[in-house]
Amino acid sequence: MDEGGNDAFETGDAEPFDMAGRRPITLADVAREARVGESTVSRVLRSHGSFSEKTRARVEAAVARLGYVPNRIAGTLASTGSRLIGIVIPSLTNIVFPDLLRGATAALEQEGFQSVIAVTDYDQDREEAVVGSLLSWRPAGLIVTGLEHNPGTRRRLAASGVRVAELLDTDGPGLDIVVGYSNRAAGEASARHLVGRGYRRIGYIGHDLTKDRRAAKRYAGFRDALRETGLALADEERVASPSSVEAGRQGLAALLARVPDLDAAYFSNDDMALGGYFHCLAHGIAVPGRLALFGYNGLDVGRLMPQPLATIRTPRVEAGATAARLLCTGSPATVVDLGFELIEGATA
Amino acid sequence: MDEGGNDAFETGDAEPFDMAGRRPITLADVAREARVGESTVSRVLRSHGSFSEKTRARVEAAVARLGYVPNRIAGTLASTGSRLIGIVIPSLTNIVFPDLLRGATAALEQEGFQSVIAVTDYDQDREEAVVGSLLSWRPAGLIVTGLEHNPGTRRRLAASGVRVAELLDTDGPGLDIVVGYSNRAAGEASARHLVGRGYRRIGYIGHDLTKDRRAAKRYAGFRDALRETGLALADEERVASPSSVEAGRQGLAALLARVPDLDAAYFSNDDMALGGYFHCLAHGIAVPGRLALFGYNGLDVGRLMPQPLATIRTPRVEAGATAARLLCTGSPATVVDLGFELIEGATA
DNA sequence: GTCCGTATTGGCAGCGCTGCCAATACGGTG
DNA sequence: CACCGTATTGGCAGCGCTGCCAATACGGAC
Repeated sequence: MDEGGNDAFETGDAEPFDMAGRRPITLADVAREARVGESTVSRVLRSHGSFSEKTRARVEAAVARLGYVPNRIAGTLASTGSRLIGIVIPSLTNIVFPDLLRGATAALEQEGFQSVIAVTDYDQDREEAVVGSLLSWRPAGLIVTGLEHNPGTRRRLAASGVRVAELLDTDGPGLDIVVGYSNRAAGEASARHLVGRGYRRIGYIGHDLTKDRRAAKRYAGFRDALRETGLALADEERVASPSSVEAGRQGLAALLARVPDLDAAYFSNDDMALGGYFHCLAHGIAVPGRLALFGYNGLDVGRLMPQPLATIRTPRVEAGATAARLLCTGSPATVVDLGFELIEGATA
Repeated sequence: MDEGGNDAFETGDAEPFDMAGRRPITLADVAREARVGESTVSRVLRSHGSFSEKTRARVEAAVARLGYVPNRIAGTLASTGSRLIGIVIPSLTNIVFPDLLRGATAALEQEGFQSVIAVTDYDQDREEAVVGSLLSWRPAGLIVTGLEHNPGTRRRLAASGVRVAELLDTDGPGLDIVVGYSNRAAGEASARHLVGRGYRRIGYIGHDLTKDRRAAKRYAGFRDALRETGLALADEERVASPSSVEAGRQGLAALLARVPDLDAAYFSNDDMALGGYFHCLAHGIAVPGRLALFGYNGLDVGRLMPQPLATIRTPRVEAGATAARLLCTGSPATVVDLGFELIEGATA
């Protein structure tokens, strides 16, 4: 009666069967098989509370025999907190966010947590929607990108009482935990570096800054620092598309068409800068003799170009890992500035 | 009595309060607030079953007033299936997997599913562990990469009865749903293309093929197709590290040091090929006059190089989206070969 | 006004697990 | 041998929601 058959016409009124006609194995099955109580099985499986060595062996044998897989859905509902962390990133196209994920998932796994991810496409309304969706899983914490969120998102976050870590930006007030670096300062450092090297006719090539707020902060920092030295941006080109190698290549081409005597180009990130470098290679523009290039992010690819790209290396993986760890360990609200590193390279 | 206070010393024996001293709002609260039954609230929130317009308005008003967020953990436990799909990928470093994720999460979101991701670092034992971990969330389906899994993984997958989609490879028997393309055929096509162009002293630069089984299949296809034309690989260089621009650059350097008269280099993917291209640029090696380069994946960056990279474009985003859709809609087991496209480029 | 079919609605038993608490077993002690 | 403190163990009430089913309301048709 217990082991029935795979009879598809089974009409018993209580037993739920899966598609293959098997009843899912539950903790109660394991308890029966091991001839111990349910709570004993639960304790053994979580190594929590006390039990004898003999019992542990019995339970583990039963688990193996039945091929039991604990149901964390039930476990989470019964206990208070889940072992889930929600991660909200704007994009998967730009390698910086997978980097962030990489750091976070590695740290999370170590702490026994699982990550649920959601992508916003740099849209704050979509961010609000995915935050709501993630909150319905009652996560132990949420990792979001940046400090800018619309009021609805803030309200939901606050109402949920869930711990939040905001990443990759420290220029502004945070909600709870903040891990990142100053984009504004990065922009400023870039400007000072170029000016220090003697460049004077400096242009900017960026992407859609209304959506990418961190890029906008770098731009602002760059422009302001330039102004402080008495210079102004010679010109700028904003490509409407998201940042990409292609956007950088086309953006630089457009900018040079307007301002042929530019002596340096500041890109909103390394992908764009790589595109600019390709444009220079293709058109015989000497780098940095005729035109200097400066990026942002410190991607590997920049380091391996024939002339290493001048850029700013950001600790993205570390930011993800740090945030994950703080969230898992229940750290108090804090701001962690991981800083950045200016890489002189050879293109500026 | 109902609205109590935020009294931290509340000693009532039943009410669970969160860190902020608030009792989480449940569906029962909403029902009380809207003066309807719990099941009515449930029906309205899921737009499932019938209810009057008046009731919908009442419920929605109550939800808004209380700021209620449904608890999907409880919902999933009570109903049969979850709206979670587990995604297992080998790495987040190589952009192809974020691409896959991108396709999958976009399609999943459209169907009202959420994704839980896990990374294996190309390690089959870790794959087994993360599959077990994902299964404990009782996902509606699992997306895994490739067709090779160790016996433990296969056993768990089979025992769980969960639908599985295997991605990016069609060279071999699948477990259930398979979406991808033939890596072997891609390798063959690459070899035939290079031979057709007149190259004869062809070398291979790859990474760790014991871990990346799909790269190994391309390599095998390439080598076999070469042999069929009466040629043999002039030499090959296997870098021990994972694939990267750096590995490609160093690998080509090492190979050319051994075989200076190579006339074409086949790389295990575009990242490696880009590294090789950079080596050529840095050392004044004319491409393709002196050395032809061929990659795999069809990354954007290859298209934008001064000379577009000869490569094979793979539909990674589409594969993720297709798999997600098939899983969500409960498609029967099937193999979907999305094919690939050879891009002639200018480097070969 | 009566009767019946359909549209709405509420009650309540679980889903599988954990947390609490009482029950029992074990190992000395006096 | 009775007694006590500690180590193990089992029972069972929920966690918040959904699914089932019975109860009620509504809207004509007769």
